[in-house]
Amino acid sequence: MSLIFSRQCEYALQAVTYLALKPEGEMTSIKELAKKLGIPYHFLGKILQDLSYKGLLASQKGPTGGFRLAMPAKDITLFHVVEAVDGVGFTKNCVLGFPECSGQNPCAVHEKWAGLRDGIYSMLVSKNIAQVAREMRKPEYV
Amino acid sequence: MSLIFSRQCEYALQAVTYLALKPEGEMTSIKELAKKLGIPYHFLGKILQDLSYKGLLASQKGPTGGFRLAMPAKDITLFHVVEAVDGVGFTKNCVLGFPECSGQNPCAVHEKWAGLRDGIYSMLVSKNIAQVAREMRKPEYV
DNA sequence: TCATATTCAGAGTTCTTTATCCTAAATTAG
DNA sequence: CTAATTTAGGATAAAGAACTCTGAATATGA
Repeated sequence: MSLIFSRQCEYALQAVTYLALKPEGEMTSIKELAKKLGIPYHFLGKILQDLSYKGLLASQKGPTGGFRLAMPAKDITLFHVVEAVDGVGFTKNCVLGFPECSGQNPCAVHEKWAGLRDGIYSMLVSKNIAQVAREMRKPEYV
Repeated sequence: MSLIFSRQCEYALQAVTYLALKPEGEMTSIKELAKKLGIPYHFLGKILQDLSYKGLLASQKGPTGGFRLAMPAKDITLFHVVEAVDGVGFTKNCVLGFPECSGQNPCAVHEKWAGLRDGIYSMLVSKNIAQVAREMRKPEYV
């Protein structure tokens, strides 16, 4: 099996979205995130740590500590998160894995994939986390 | 990093395409495939073995033995290969990994992704290996 | 102030995927 | 029938992804 994005990346997207539903600046603990989102506690900790390092989140230790978005949710796109966690490999490589495939020497689906790839890219760039969070909101989610 | 398809799947696609360039029925050894495609020999052996088990290839032991397509190249689509190796998970799951995401309760990119996903699917279904091989052919390739 | 509970930080472990190795079984050619 | 060649298939190793455990930092209340 192969997912489009890694599990880490999916968890990161879910966590960032959850944080976007909180009042701006409020700290949320790994514990709460892990419980509400159903993500393994320690694994999520590592992911959030990484997102802090990359500058998307801010963290604080100790009681009352936790994580928050490092900037307004409307300024973070889905692409920012994907880029930080998985990188942008999917925008570059031949979808079929042909090493020789390029614009000069395209594989049979080169052009078709270019269109779809751009579609995925603009899907990720055009949605910010505030929008995602707003549309995702439902009673059970928070 | 996360590729769309697994490396196994990419190797399988390349091998099947290579076989499609051979006269129908001719056997090709793992050795030749591995060398020409630059794929690890033993790993490729296992992949081809698996493709035989799945019915896409036929194999024969002994000198003059090797692998060949089990049916005409025009009857094998890219999707057949992907399905055999990676399965069809990408057609089902939420691209952002939200567990609650569904038609009833769509995530922010649910509809957009549905369109792109269908695009990928039809890209894979509409190209058969004969076409892929024909368009891929170039002096160095075989 | 200081003990303590709570939280993140980072090293460590497990599991899956990728890749390698080795022996057996089949088949062809001489 | 023997030797050479090729796939079959299990066992192992290395790399990377997923997950866990322990320790350092810090706020809070006695």
